[in-house]
Amino acid sequence: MTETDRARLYEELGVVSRRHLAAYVLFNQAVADHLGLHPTDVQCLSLMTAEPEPLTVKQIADMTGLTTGSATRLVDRLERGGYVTRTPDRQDRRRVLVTPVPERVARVGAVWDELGHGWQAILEDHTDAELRTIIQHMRRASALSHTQIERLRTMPRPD
Amino acid sequence: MTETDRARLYEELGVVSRRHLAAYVLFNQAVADHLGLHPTDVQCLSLMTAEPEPLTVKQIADMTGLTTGSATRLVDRLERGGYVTRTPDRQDRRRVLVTPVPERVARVGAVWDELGHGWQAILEDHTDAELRTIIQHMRRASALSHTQIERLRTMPRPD
DNA sequence: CATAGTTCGCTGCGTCGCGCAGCAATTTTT
DNA sequence: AAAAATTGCTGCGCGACGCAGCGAACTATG
Repeated sequence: MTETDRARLYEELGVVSRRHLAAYVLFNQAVADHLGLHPTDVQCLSLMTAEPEPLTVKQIADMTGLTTGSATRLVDRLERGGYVTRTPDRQDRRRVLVTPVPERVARVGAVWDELGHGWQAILEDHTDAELRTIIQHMRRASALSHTQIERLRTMPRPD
Repeated sequence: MTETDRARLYEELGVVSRRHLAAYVLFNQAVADHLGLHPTDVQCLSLMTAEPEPLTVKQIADMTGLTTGSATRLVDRLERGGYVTRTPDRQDRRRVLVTPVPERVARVGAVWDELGHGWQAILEDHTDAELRTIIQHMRRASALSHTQIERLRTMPRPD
């Protein structure tokens, strides 16, 4: 019965995904507690370091799902903590570029890196092809999420 | 240079993972907005439906990372919204069992299911072996997260 | 059986992140 | 040049959350 096996795999992946995401949320929370800042802040730093160039406040707002007002406050906290610096954008003087402070962000990275050791062990057990499979799946899942988010926003709310 | 290719894969997976998780957070937020409740509530329902048996308030607190007090309020909100019911536990009369209300939770599930259509498309492109690879990876990543969370909690805070 | 210690869930209280609305400054459009 | 849109910032109020403490119930020790 490859049919039911297949269905079982789907069901399993669903459950595992939810637990996986929950585990990440908890981990993110733990990192935030450990560093004495907020989950949103850690999330923001995590996302910023995945981008090569400095971001504007508006871009940060979009990435985190916050309003521009809240994003301003978020950057305020990060700036006060010395994690980022504000720089006016010369091209568009309305904009403010937010640049991570490498040595400060490295402290956050350090926590991730210690997790990295365990990660290495996990990754090393995978072949290149398997890694590519995982990467591709996450990419597509992310893309799907964004599509669905758009759909939800343009849909009427039940009740 | 398989060496650098490998390193590139690691780097890539790291970036993709962060974006993947960010996408989930945004999606969770969008679902919450759409249903008129809070991200934490949606997260909780998502986790509850992954469990076969009713949970106690304490278990919910642990799963979500909240204090028992906040978990009580969380259950209050869910109960008021008709998503769950409280039932005293006969075995241990201190405990309160929280049971999801199927038809009400189905509304949340409906949103997930519509996402599910896109998910199907993604999943169908994978072989059984690939699915197992992904499942295994997420399992191990989750386990690692929990290990690291414990480590962080028993570690002194920097500064 | 009695009693101290632990666990569970609930409740005031204060904190603070967040959305909302409005604002000035700048850019873009017509 | 004027109108419209965009960007980032600031009061304001809401409400989720952690914290501390409570009573009830279970468990361990004598």
